[in-house]
Amino acid sequence: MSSTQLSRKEQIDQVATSLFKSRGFAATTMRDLALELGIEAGSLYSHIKSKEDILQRVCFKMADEFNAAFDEVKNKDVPAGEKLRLAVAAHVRVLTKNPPAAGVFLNEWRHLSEPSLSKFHDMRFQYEESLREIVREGIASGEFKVTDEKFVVLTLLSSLNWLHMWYKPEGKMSPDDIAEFLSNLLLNGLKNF
Amino acid sequence: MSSTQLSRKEQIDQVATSLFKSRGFAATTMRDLALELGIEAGSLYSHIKSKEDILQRVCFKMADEFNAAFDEVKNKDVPAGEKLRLAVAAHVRVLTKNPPAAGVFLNEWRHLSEPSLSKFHDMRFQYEESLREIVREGIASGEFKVTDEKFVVLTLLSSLNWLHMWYKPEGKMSPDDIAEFLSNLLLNGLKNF
DNA sequence: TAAATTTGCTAACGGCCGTTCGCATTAGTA
DNA sequence: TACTAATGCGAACGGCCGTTAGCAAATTTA
Repeated sequence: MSSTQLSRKEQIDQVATSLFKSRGFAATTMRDLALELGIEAGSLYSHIKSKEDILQRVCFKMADEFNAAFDEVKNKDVPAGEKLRLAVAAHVRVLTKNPPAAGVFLNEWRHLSEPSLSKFHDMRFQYEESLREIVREGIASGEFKVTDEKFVVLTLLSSLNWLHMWYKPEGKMSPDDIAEFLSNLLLNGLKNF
Repeated sequence: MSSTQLSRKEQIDQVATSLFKSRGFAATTMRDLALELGIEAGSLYSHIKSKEDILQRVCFKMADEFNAAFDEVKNKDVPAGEKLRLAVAAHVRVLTKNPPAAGVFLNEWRHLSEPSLSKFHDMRFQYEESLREIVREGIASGEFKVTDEKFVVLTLLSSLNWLHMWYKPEGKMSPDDIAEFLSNLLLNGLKNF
């Protein structure tokens, strides 16, 4: 039993999100979605504008959450290594709070049409750029021995963004445990973990 | 101009692969595919059995390549760290040899239907298990300081399997450069790179 | 109570989907 | 030359797709 009351529209978004994640946006039909909600397909349109309408809401809501979480880290005056830890923790927290939405955000955004698609691209680039800036700080101060910040951030995000594929809230690792593990692995490596 | 002659069927597989990768399997129509090849949709069926037929060939061909590359590493008598380096290099080599096929292998396999889907799952599990075995060796010998080999392999594969998203053959890093970078990052971390 | 909003149904629309069929044309082979 | 295989066309099939329209209950608000 849920503690907060969801509007019908929010229910639709939520159920659609888990279908989009497990079957993909293109392979999910409005009739599937309606069936899952126990209503007819046509009835959905009393609440939503279109199928892509749902996708847009999910994608941009998640984007906002990532940005909000990162904004709290961005301007802290701590060493780069520590800042990276905080950024990883923030990212993991968003990712694990709603794994289906995270999955849609990460894998289904390409089904957005213009101009949403371009807007999404821009937001994503900005986010990645902020992470690169942290790594550049660490390189400049000598804290990080690596030289290619682009590659590092790509690798970092790759490991983070696979999380939603296997993370289960009932598992034995909490989001913070996961964040700590990933930070240690990235910063110290297998041999110095 | 290509050096080896492709049969029509191979051409179809190749063009389909890049469409499946860029648009997704479900969002790619046979008419799209035919258009790209300059023929009519119905004509495709002189060469292939069905749409999923193509997906199966691509997925299992890639699976075979990963297994073949890994088999050359598996039983080498070298320290775990070195073996992991070799495994990473082998994986990267397969991944970069044909990025579109790699993308389909990694993201579109879920559109396989039974019994192909189960077979695919099994092969994948076996592959991952072999990697975990290497990490376990490293932990047992004290070479690796980490404790959770499952998590390590998940993270490793995550970073590797994002590669096809940004790798461009004409870029300045060769597959072996990439493999070396990733191995160093994983083994030594940002701080000791 | 009356009005307004929310929620849902049934039926249908135009269109696109994967696939099949029968028939041609071309290229390779003996 | 005649046979065979490879290749392709055009039309059509049954079916599913997202979406719309008109209408009816139910629920909330005033």
